[in-house]
Order: sequence, then structure tokens, then C-alpha cells
Amino acid sequence: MHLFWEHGYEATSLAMLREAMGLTPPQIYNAFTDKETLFRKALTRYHQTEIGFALDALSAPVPTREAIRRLLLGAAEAYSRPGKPGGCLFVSGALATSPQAQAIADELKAYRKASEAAIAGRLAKGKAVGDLPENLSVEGFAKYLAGVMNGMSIQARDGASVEELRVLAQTALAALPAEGQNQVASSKERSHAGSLPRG
Amino acid sequence: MHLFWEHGYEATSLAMLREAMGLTPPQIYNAFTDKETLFRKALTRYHQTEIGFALDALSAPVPTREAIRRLLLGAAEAYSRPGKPGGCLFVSGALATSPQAQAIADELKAYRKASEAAIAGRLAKGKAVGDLPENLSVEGFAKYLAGVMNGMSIQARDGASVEELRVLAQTALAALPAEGQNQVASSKERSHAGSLPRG
DNA sequence: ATTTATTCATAGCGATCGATACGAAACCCG
DNA sequence: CGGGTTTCGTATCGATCGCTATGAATAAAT
Repeated sequence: MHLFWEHGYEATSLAMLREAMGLTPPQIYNAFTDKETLFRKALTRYHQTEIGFALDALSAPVPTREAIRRLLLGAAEAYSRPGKPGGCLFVSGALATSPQAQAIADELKAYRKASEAAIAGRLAKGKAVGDLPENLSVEGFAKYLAGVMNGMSIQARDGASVEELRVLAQTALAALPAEGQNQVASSKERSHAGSLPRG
Repeated sequence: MHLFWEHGYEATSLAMLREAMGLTPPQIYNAFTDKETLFRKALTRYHQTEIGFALDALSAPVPTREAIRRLLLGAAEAYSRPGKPGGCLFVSGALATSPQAQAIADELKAYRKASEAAIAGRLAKGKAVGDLPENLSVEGFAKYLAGVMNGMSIQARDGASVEELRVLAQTALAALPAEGQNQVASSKERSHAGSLPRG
């Protein structure tokens, strides 16, 4: 998992996996069928062990803003854990691939889309309970938050520290509209329907 | 350039380049020395022809907020041009590589760092002329903006449209503190030094 | 104890990688 | 028309890719 995380699917050779796992080629293929299956198992393991913070944050019984705060700060930590590759496997695993690995790239894209959809779901819930203004675009804001997390993944891979990622997360949080009625009050002076509250 | 942009450095084979350019292998090596040199030439060409919007935005004689707005909206267009690969070559070109291509990955990382430094430079200038509050961290905010652009690159690669990227850019702009003195006024009620104006 | 069955590491499979040696065609000059 | 030079495409180089056949070594069974 660490090798795929660090080097991506295609750039991780079976020789590297063999040495890291201390297994012979037939043992690997007996246990994991082939390289693609092994990668998919690494994906599910990554999903279970490394990014539980996301589901925790989105399902916690807290106000929407606090949930998003936990999501972004959780990402700051998860993307810069000492002893682990920087960034997110779902981003680094197969961003640009050869045509032969298109299926892998599509699968990772599906993971990213699912994350964005989960965020959108939480935002919709927040909108329903009045945590977010009526005129806010749930899909647009989810795409912003997912984009920020993807960007944090790149920054982490470029060596950003936990503190730097936390500052980034907090800065991103500033784009979140304030709660409830004090937001709807001055809706007339805004021309872009909530996407530029202070334009 | 398009092939490297779409598939990245390592996943783009000479066979693909050969077919795309209509050249025989010796012609390619006679013209570009080797694959790595060819990629570097593609990088400089990309820098010259595809992302001039960035330098334009950062060097335009406009207020800081407008400069940042042009930067992000320019990225929204540049990352989703019809007929061109989605995202930014500096991000997609070599995010996760094999150890053999580490030099390429480092070079792209340097490009990204340079972009962030250019943003920081513009922010520092904006702070000097009073466009930005005194307590704003130039480096931190530059890292946020660079991160947002990197995230937009991922979103573009995942199929986001120009409009969606524009909304993302405008949302990100909402994190930019308002201008001048009305920002320093309520500095006491903020605990995180400008990174969470509305926390 | 001897034979059978099964595990397992070495060695190598075909394909493809980036890069190049070599022979044929074309061109220029006499 | 012929000789010398240069250009250029084919065919192939060694290395590595993901993957597997095969023979040795071990375990199980009679």
C-alpha cells in the first residue's frame, strides 16, 4: 500500500513489491491474483485504515461548519503523517496513466467522486437543518471542498508540514458562509448567489 | 506536449510520440536528444503557450483581490480548454513516478513551488500597499491559493466544466479577506490571526 | 523406508520499454 | 553516367515489465 501510495500504480513494479513484502513472485500471484487485484486490495485497506477521519467528520452529530472543519483538519493530518507517503492515495495512485491502466484511473476517479458526493450529502443535510443559507449551491460548494482536499494532497506531496496544511484548511474554511439568518439578511447586495459573499 | 499532458511523463511511450509526430525514432532522437529532453521542451512550451494567464494576472496593475480573481478564473479556463487535456501539466505530468524518474518529478515540483512563490510575491506587494490586512500570513495564503489551483487541476481532470471550475474559483475567493481598514477593525474577536475571519 | 503428493523458488516466458546500429536510397559533384 | 557522401527508415539492441512453467525440496502416506 505504501509503495502504491508513494509511486502510483504503474510506477510500482512487482520487483519493488516483491522486495517490500519478502515474497517470491508465485507467492504474490497466489495470494493476490495479479497486480491490479493487489492494487485494489491496497485501495480498500487504505480506505479502511487511513481515511476514516472523513466518514467520522461527515457523520458526527455536530453543526455543519464543525463537520467541515473536522474534515479539512483531518485531511491535513492524514496527508502528512510521519512515516507515510505524503498526500492521498486516491489522488497520487493513478492521476495520469497509460491507456492500459485506464480502468485503474477510472476507479480512483470514482473514489474521488464518491468523496465529493459524501461531502455534498452532508452539506445538503446542513442546508436542511438551517446550518447553511438557502441560496448556497451544495454541489458547487462540495466541489470546492473536494478540490481543496485534492489540492492539500498535492501540497502535502510537495512537502507541506502538518501545520502548513492546517493553516491551508483553516483558510479554506473562511469561504464557508456564516450560519443561518444573518446570511439571508443582506442577500440583495450579493450578485453571485452566495458564491462571492464579499465580492 | 498534449500526450505528456494527458498521460504524464512515464506513461507516454515513444511509440505514442512517434505516431503523434509522424517521425521515425532516429528523427526524434536527432531532434530532441532523448525522452527527458523532449519532455522538458514540452514543459517550456506549455509554460509559454498555456499558462500565460498566471503571469498576466499577477503582474496586472489592478488591486490584489482583482489580481487573485483573474488568477483563479484564468486557471478555470486554462484547465478545461476544449480539445486540450484537463488540468495542469505541472500537476499531471509526474505526480507519482518510479525512482528512475525522480528528477522529472522534482522539476515539476519546482515549477509548482515557483508558482506558489509568484503568488506569495504578489500578496506581499498587496500587503505593502494596504490591499491586505497586516496580520495575514502571505506564505500561508499563497499556499492556500496554490493548493486551490492544484485542486482545480484535479477537478478538471475528473471532468469538471469551465462553469464548475469558475464557481470553485469564486468560492475560493470568498476566503480572501476584505480590503484595508475594515479588516483590522475587528481583529480582537478573531483568535486565529486572520485565517478564520468568521470562525 | 519408500513412494506419492504438494509446496515453492529459480529461471525464463512474451511483450514492451527507451535508444541505436546498419543497410538502402537519395543527393551532390565530377 | 558514375563515385562518394550523406540522409534516413528498418530492424533490433539490452533492460525491464507483468507473469508463469518447471524442477528441486519438503511433507504426507502407505
